[in-house]
Amino acid sequence: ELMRDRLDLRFRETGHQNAYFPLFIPQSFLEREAAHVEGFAKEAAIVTHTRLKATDDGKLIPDPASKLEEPLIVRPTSETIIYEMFAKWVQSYRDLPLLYNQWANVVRWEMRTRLFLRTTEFLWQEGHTAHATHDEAEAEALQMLGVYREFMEGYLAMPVVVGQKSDSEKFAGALRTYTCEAMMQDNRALQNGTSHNLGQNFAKQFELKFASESGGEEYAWNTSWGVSTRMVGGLVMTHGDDKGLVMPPRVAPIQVVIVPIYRKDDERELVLAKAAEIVAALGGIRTHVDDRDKLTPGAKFFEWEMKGVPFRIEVGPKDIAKGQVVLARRIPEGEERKQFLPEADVLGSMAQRLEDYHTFLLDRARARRDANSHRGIDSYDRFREIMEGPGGFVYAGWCESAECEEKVKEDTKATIRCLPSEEFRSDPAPAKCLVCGADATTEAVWAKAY
RNA sequence: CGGGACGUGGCGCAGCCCGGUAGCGCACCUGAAUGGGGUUCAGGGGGUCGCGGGUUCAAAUCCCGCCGUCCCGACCA
Repeated sequence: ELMRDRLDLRFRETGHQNAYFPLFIPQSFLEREAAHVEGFAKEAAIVTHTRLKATDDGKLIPDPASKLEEPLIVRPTSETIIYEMFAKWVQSYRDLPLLYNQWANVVRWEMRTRLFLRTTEFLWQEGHTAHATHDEAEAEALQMLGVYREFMEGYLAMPVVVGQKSDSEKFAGALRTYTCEAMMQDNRALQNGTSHNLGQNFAKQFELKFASESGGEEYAWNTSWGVSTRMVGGLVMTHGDDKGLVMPPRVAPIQVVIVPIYRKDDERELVLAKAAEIVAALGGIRTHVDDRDKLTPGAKFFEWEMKGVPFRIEVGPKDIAKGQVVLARRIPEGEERKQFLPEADVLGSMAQRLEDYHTFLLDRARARRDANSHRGIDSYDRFREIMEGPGGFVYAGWCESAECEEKVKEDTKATIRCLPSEEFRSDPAPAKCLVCGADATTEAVWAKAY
C-alpha cells in the first residue's frame, strides 16, 4: 500500500490521472496488432461461455447454449482496450496528450510460475499515454523510467541498471522498451519495471488519429509503462537474510516497533505509559507497540526481526529508572546488536537513523551488485566461465546481431538484460563483440534472469 | 509435454525397505509457575495415512491403476 501510494503520488505529480478500464478484452482487439498476437496468444485466459449447467451427476459444465460468439480474453495488459477508447476520445491535437494510469490485476497463463516473480495473476499498474509527436512520447517513456528508478532506489533501496531492451527482448508491439534491472542475491537479474515507446503501432491499428495543428490527419504516439507485485519479490530477494525479511525504512509499514518489558501489573502500567510517550514523541514515524500479553519479549524480538522492522525499542522498568531505552537495528552495522542509550537521544535521532538505514541498505545492495558486475570481459570462454560459475552482470561489446544474442542464450542461458544508458557504460567502450569478435556497435549487459 | 520427487492431525515431518491397527516437533485448549533473545512443567483435544482395486488372518507399509502437488526443463515483457 505504501509502495502504491508513493507511486501514485509521483504519477500525479507528472500529470497523470488514475482510471480504470475493462477486465475483458474482445479477442478481435488482440488480433489487431501482429506482434501483440505473438506475444500473448500463448498465455491467455479465455472466456467462452456465460452460463453453467448442472449435469445428471451433479457436476457443472459450461452451458453449450451460452457459448459466446466472440471469446473474451482476460487482459494480459490493456493497450488494446485502452487505445480503442482513446480513439473515441481524441479528435484534435488539443485533446492530447492523454495521460492515464490504472492499477489492475492482469492474467498471463505462463507454463511455469514463480512465487511473486511470475504468477498467473498479478497486480500491477499500467500507465498509458497518447501524444502528438514521437519526441513527446519518447520523453514520456524516459520520464517514467526515471520515476521507476527513483522509486526503486529511493524507496526500496534497490539499485538498478537502466537501459534499453534489445529487439528480441522488447515488448510485443513496441518501438523501444526501456527497463530497470536489479541484481538479486543469487546474482540473477530481475526486470523490475519497464517503459515502452510504442510508436504509432497501436494508433494505426486502433485508428487513434487526430487533426494536427497544421490541419493534417496524424496518428498519435503511445507509451505504456508498468511495475508489478514482482517488485515485492525483488525487495525480498535484495535485502532479506536467513532471519527473514528486511524492510527498507521508507516503505516499512512499521518503522519502529516498541516492545515493553514488564512482569507485574503495576510495571505493565508504567511501561505501557512510557511506550505511549515514545509513540507520541516519534510522531510522523510509523510505530507499533507490541503490548501482547502471554508472549515473552524474546518471542516478540524474533517475530519482528522476521518481519523486517527496521528498528526495535525495548523499554522496561529499569530503563525508565535510568532514563534510557534499548535500541536494536534489524541489520546492525559495526555496533552491538543492542545499544543502551538515553531515551531523549534515541527519540531525537530516530528520523535520522531511519534515513541512515535506508542509505546503508542501498549502499550495501549497490556494493554487492558492483562486486558481481564484470567489465572488460573480451573472451567468450571467460564469459562462459562466469555464467556457469558465480553469474552476475557482464558488460561487454555486442555487434547487435540476433545470432550472437541467440548463441549466448543457447550456450549459457544468459540474455541481454539491456543496452545500458550512458551512466552505466564502460569507459573505454568495449571494441569487439563478445561473441563473434566483430566490431562492437554497442555495449550490452548480459545476465541470467528470472 | 519430457525428467525427478512427494502425498500420513492445522503446518512441517518420521514410520514403509523387513505388514501386527499411527508417532514426533510446531500450533491449539486447561492449570500453575515464569517473563530483558523463540519460557517451563503437568494435563488435554484433534488423523477416512491422496483415491480405487488387489494380495493377506492382518495393509500407512507389499502389488496394480488413477488423482493431486512440488522441483527441473521446454515457455515467459
